[in-house]
Amino acid sequence: MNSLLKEAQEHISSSGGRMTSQRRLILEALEKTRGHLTAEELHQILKPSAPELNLSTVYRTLRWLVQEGMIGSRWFDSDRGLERFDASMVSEHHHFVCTQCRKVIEFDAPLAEEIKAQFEKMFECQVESTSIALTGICPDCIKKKE
Amino acid sequence: MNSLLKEAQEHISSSGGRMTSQRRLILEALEKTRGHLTAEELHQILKPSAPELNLSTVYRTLRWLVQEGMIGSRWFDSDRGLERFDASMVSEHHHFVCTQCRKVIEFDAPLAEEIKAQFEKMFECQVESTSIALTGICPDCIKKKE
DNA sequence: CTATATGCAAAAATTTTGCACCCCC
DNA sequence: GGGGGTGCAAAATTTTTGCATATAG
Repeated sequence: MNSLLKEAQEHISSSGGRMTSQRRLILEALEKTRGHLTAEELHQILKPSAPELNLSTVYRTLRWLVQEGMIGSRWFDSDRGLERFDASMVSEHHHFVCTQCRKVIEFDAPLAEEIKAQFEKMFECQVESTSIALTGICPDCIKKKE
Repeated sequence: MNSLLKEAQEHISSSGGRMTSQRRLILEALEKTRGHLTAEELHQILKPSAPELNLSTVYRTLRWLVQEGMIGSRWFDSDRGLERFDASMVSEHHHFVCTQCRKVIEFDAPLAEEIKAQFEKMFECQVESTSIALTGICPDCIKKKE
């Protein structure tokens, strides 16, 4: 398992950058949670262990990681323009967001390839990325409702 | 084809609301363009014919239309948290965004139903909405590159 | 008339940037 | 020691809100 931290180390050394304590904290948190966090949430999570860490540093680091292709970023329709960052760039994956508790479930969808291929043929486009976003109610919230 | 304007009229009369010139303009523009516009873009389009129209009125009207389910709103990963509004609520449809010229192509994907069903079974979720977002290069931009 | 919608300006919310200082290599 | 990174505060961007005024019904 190629750790994000290690990968970032390589990117940094090969570009004359520096590994700082802030970057290490952010990378570790991204790796540990594997969640879909906003910059603000990540900042809150890290505050206890690094009270001096600034939100703009969080943003700058996240933006850099996205640019380098080490993490992904997306906007779910369900939360009004809030950017969320996630560590799982491994394989193309898709998302389900629970409308009750906001939990995110990642999933694979081999059929997405087929949709992409059909679209490319039909519209003569060249597709670069495919992303499926589901919303609904997760098992926990279904149980709660009963 | 049930026009957006007519539909809005009904919503308004059944709730004691009022059809104003501003609303009419916004509805007509949404209907005519059928595009995926931001509030700002819509405002710019309407400015020539209605210089006094305020951006907050555009936002308020769009927000109301979304709430009433008469138009849709979404965030494309390709344009950083900008909300786009579209008139085509007719059937569930999906989106391709050209990374070069920003054009949006809507398309149907019957396979999406299957993906949804598979996900529901696999994760025991209750899916409410399914949305597929593709990015890539549109035919026009492919030609331009050659 | 009167309640609803608008315009305007100010606030909120999210993200970016400029700059002085700090600290990793 | 020097250049890249951070903290801080201020700006930029997008969207919402309060309030006085205008206007549809």
